[in-house]
Order: sequence, then structure tokens, then C-alpha cells
Amino acid sequence: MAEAAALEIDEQYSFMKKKRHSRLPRDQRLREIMQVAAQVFREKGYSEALTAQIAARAGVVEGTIYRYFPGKRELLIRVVEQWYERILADYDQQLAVLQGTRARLRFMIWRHLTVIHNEPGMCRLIFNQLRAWPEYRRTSVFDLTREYTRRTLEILQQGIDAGEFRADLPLRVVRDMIYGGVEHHTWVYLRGEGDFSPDAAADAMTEMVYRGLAREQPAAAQPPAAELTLRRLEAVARRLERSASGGGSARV
Amino acid sequence: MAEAAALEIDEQYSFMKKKRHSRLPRDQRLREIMQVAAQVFREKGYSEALTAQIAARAGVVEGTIYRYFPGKRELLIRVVEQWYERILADYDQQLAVLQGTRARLRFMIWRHLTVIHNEPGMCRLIFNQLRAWPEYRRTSVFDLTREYTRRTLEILQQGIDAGEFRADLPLRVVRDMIYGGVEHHTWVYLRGEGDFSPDAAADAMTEMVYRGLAREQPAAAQPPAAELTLRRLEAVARRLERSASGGGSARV
DNA sequence: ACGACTAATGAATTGGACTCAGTTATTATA
DNA sequence: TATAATAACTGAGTCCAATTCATTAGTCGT
Repeated sequence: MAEAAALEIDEQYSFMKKKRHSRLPRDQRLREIMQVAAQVFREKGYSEALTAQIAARAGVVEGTIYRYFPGKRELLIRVVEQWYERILADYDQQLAVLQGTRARLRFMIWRHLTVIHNEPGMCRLIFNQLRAWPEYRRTSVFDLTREYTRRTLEILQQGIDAGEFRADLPLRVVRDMIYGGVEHHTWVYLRGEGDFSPDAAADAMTEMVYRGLAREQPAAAQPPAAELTLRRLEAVARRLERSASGGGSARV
Repeated sequence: MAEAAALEIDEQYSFMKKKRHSRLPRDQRLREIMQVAAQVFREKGYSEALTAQIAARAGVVEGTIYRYFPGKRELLIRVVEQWYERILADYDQQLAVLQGTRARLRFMIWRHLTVIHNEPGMCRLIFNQLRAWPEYRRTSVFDLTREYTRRTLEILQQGIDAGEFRADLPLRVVRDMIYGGVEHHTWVYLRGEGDFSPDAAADAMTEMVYRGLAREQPAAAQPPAAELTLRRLEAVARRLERSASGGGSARV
């Protein structure tokens, strides 16, 4: 009765209270706790999510959680890591299909925006909690994010290599503007006070970056013969690259 | 003795322990507590900063803090508000002196970078704590930040009005890229793992934004068509080399 | 010098994460 | 089937920081 206010929702779950002492193999219990924890963290945020609540919903006692995780922080870390790994799993496949600096760049931006749009709860946890902790650096979230933004840097570099982009701006700053821009843009939404369109934002940001780095004026006129020849050469190169990099069947 | 580990540094202050019950007029005590709190928060961050510690350094007992602030959170809010108001005080004067879209834009960016560079502790508190709290919205930090970024939006709009900038990109997105970019760029520094140059970053970002929005190309000596063609061919060659020499995904 | 006011105290109370000595379901072995 | 070994799970606590509040005592006005 006394803690009814705090645990209201969990009353709904009380019926499924396992006859006390239903044991599970270690990794199944682990999965159940993580799943429940993910849900509670998403709903309540980190500090509002109580270990007591997670335990209750998972049908175990608080102490049990500590047989699986050294503490609440580590629990969040593991939950977010698992989620993030899943989110980025099919990443390369999707990117591999796309041709051209602009399309690839837009994809990177759009994808990030879309993840935030679809999973605001998890993103809030990353932005507001995880990233502020000292443990962040040794997290796989940190590594994956680096990898992910490195991909963007590569695309920009390829744009330079291809002669599309100027080479006189530090690309890391451009990358920061992209990822920082995405975050700032989604701020209001993450605070639960508005919405945004991943498509529109991705278009605008891509355009901005593209123009910011573009070597030539939008080139209204002339793809002359030389241009067409180049494109065909580039297409050949791409095909070679693909077949060289192992027999992926990816084609548009 | 027991809490020596937690309060080590404060031992230094113990000599100035006021004879207990030295009274001060309300607003003087208020100022002292806020000043001490600012220092402790800067040094330790929010959750590592203990109210006991703040009280000790301020030469009062813990309970006293609660006669001045409803709680630790509100204390941080008040501290940050006061700091931020001071930081932004001379803002308009500095800006008023500057002429021209580019110079004004660069100033806005440079200034923000510089504040972060000079006051990492306070900025960490804002970015990692304050902004994540529900109270943030009713904070003067929120209002001042809005005002501040609105200024940037105005500068961009004036660029459009003056015919320097294109009018077909949503300016809020550009603003988000600026402020988000600044933050992302300073991330490593704020984690205490590196440094950055406000000047260099401001130059790069200004250039990026300026080019991204510029109506005309600065008409610098365009490399002749033949040169461009060559570069692109070279890029093709590099890619072929790379893909021929190994697993495709490898990049230097 | 006396009362009124209010700053300041510090002991007690939360409220939440976390611990650990023990209990029992499950599995392996006889 | 009985019994021992293993390891999952318990729950009654501990700990630690923020917060409360009944009480004490400087300070100021008359």
C-alpha cells in the first residue's frame, strides 16, 4: 500500500508472480532481467527507474539482480550495448547498396535521425546518462559510435578523392557538424515537446554539407563527353571494388 | 577520521571554521553558499559533489543549505544560472561592434567555443546534468540559450536579406549544425582527454556554413577542367589500387 | 536589558542502491 | 530412488547521501 504510488503499474504484473523460487538457467534469467530493465529504463529514465521495480517486474528479488550485474549503472550499460549492437547490425549492408557520395552521405544522416525518431527512450539514455559517465569510454557503444562516424569521415574523404569536394576543410569538423547537428535538431523531440521529420532534416543537412564542401558550382550545364567518360570509368572502378572485396551479391 | 577520504581537501579549510553560530545577513550567506557550491560542482561534477562537503567548505552545517535552497538540484540550477548570466552579459556589446555577416557569424561560433574552452567544468554541468532535467525548461539558462541562438538565426537571416545567402535551406537546421557541431567538437576536451583550438574550429565552421549557404562561388581560381579531370582519374586509380591490393574495406 | 525575530544547528528520518549468510531448486551421481 | 553437489535465489539487513525539523542562540530595535 505504502509504495503503491511508486509501483502502480507493476500491480498489473503481480498476477504473474512466479511461485517463489522458479529457477532459470543463468543466461535465460540474464536475458529476462535485461529485457525488463530495458523497458523500465526507457519508460522512466535512469534515476527514476528503481532496481526494486526492475526486480519486481522480472519476478525476482532485488538481490538477484546483483548476482548478474555489479550494479545499476552496469545494468544500463549492458542494456544499451545490446540494443545498440542490434541497431547497427545491418548497417553495412544497407550502406553497401548505395552509390555516390551524396546518397551515401544522406543515408548516414538520415539513418541517425531515424534511429532517434524511433527510439527516443534509448537515445535519451545514451545522450543524457551513458555518455556523461566515466565508464563510457570502455563501452561498446563508444566503439561502435566511433566506427560509425568513421564511416562518415570515409565517405567525405572519398568525395575529396573523387574531386567532388574541396580538400581544405578539416573533415572532423564537418563530421562534428553532422552528428552534433542531428542531436541538436532532435533535442526538442527528445524532451517530448515536439516532432521532427527525419527526411526533411536529412535533406537539409545533406544539402548543407554538400554545398559547403562542393568544389564546383552546381554545374547546371555541361556533362560533356569527358564527364560521361569519367562516370563510366568510375562505374568500372566500383564494380571492380565490389568484386575484389569478396563476392557480395549487392547490386542496386 | 572516517570520512577523511571523502573530504580530504576540506581539511584545508577547517582552520577557518567560524566559531559556531557566526551569523550573516541572509543574502550574504546565500552568496557564500553559492560561491562554494559553484566551486565544488565544477571540481567534482554534480553527483560526486556532496551537500555535506559544500556545507563544510561554506562553514555551515548541512541543514543550513536547505534554509536557502529547496534541494541540491535547485542549488545547481541557481549556481549555473548566475554563472551563465554573467557569461552572456557583455554579449551584445561585443557583437554590436562587428560588421558583416561573416565576421558576426564567426564571432558567435568562436565565442561559444571559447566559453567551453575556458569553463569546461560549468559547461559539463549544463550539458550533462541541467539539460537532462525536467526543470531545465523553466531555467533562465534555457531562456538565455534560446535568445543566444536566436541571435545566430538573425545573422543568418540578414545574410539572406543582404543577398549573400541562398534562401532555400531551413535556417534552424543550419543553427543546429553550428551549435551541435561546437558541442560535438568539444566533447573529447570536455571528457578531459584532449584539447581543441577555438580559433581553428571557428574558422572551419564559419567557412563551412558560409560556403554551404553562399549564393555564389567565391570565384577563386577554378582549376581548369583538365585539372579536375586528372584529379578524378587519379582518384579512380587510387581506388583501383586499393581494391586490387587487398580486402576492399581496408583504408589507411 | 529585554523581547522579537530569524539564522543556524544537529540529530533524526528518509529513500534508494547494494551486501551476504543462508535456503532451496535442480542436476549429477550412486 | 536416494543423496550429494551445485548454483540460483532469497530477504533481511547495511550503507550512504539527501532532506527534515524541533530546538538553540546571535542580532537588532526599543
